[in-house]
Amino acid sequence: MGRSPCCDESGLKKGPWTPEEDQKLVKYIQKNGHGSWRALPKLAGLSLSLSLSLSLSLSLHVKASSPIAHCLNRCGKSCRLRWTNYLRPDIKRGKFSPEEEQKILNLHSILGNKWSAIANHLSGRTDNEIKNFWNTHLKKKLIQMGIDPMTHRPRTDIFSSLPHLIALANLKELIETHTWEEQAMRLQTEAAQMAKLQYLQYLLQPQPPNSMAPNNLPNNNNIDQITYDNLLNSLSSMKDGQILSTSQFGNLDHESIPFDHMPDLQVPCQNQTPMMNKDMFGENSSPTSVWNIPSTASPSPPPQQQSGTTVPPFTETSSNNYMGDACSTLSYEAGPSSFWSDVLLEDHPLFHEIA
DNA sequence: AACCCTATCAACCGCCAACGG
DNA sequence: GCCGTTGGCGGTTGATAGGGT
Repeated sequence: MGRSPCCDESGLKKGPWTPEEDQKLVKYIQKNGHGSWRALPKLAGLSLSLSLSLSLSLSLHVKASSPIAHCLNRCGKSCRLRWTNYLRPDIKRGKFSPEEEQKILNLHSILGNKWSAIANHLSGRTDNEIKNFWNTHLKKKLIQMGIDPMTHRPRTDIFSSLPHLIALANLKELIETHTWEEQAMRLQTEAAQMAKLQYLQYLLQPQPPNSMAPNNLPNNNNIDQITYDNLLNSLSSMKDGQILSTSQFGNLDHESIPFDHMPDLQVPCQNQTPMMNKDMFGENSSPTSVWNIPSTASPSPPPQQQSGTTVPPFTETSSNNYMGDACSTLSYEAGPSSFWSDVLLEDHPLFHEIA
């Protein structure tokens, strides 16, 4: 359906709310409830002007006859947001406690980015607040701990661990044997390599089934043959000061690049957000996510079949995967968002509630 | 003091599902 | 069943505060 026209109307105020606007909104909702958000802005302004007028016993007629001048000049959507995220009396403000933090982590591992669902389990916290807290604190924390914030699993892919490996393997040598100029050059080279590898991985992200793929490449990727070859050649030729030799990736061919799980790369990644929902475990299970793992790469630990659950096992499939005919893939269809959390959260009441 | 960078979070945007005429 | 309206949701943006240089 089309968008609501309410926010398209010109002349409506945007941006931070003033105390006066807050006051209007709170007074109206406390007295009347919100009812229709769309109608609320005008009603709220009118209601306040009426009550003020009555209390002053002045100019009732003038104010009531020109409600537009006194209405809340905001769209209903903005009013709703202000109320639910800020003005609602039951909102708990301030820092998240460690208990809340742990709860959010657990819930996120089960529910994914279902912020409103998570908020339902934390009284006094709004979905917006939790979302912000996740994005600014918890996500970074998990990444620093080497845990993929989307899957809640340890990040085992080579791309995520490369910086650490590089640092560990070369720190001593860098410090002892190179001048600062040499080190700067070296870091530049590494940065360029990493950028290209990340770009290559992005290009290898799957595309919608109707997109064209070059002949010798995995189906449905963002890349054309020339770009692909150039990138590989470019990477292979970076011998000087090389830390990331292509041999470390098994010749860096497209069969061995572990291009799963790259949340740090800020590109659209449609099918890498495995969300668990009720249907995934029930009879209405639908394959809302598929994890494709090249057979020649080390797969992530497969989800263990837990007793009493109906977690779908890994299955081998040859259709509609990254490799096309090049290799078969292991697809974990419609599974839980996190193997890791399956283990940790099996006894969580919410887990069974959902399952 | 001035500037820059980063973190934070309120608010907005756009999509979607539910609902009602 | 169709279509417009509405509320809700998740992703993103941008203003601002705070710390560092």
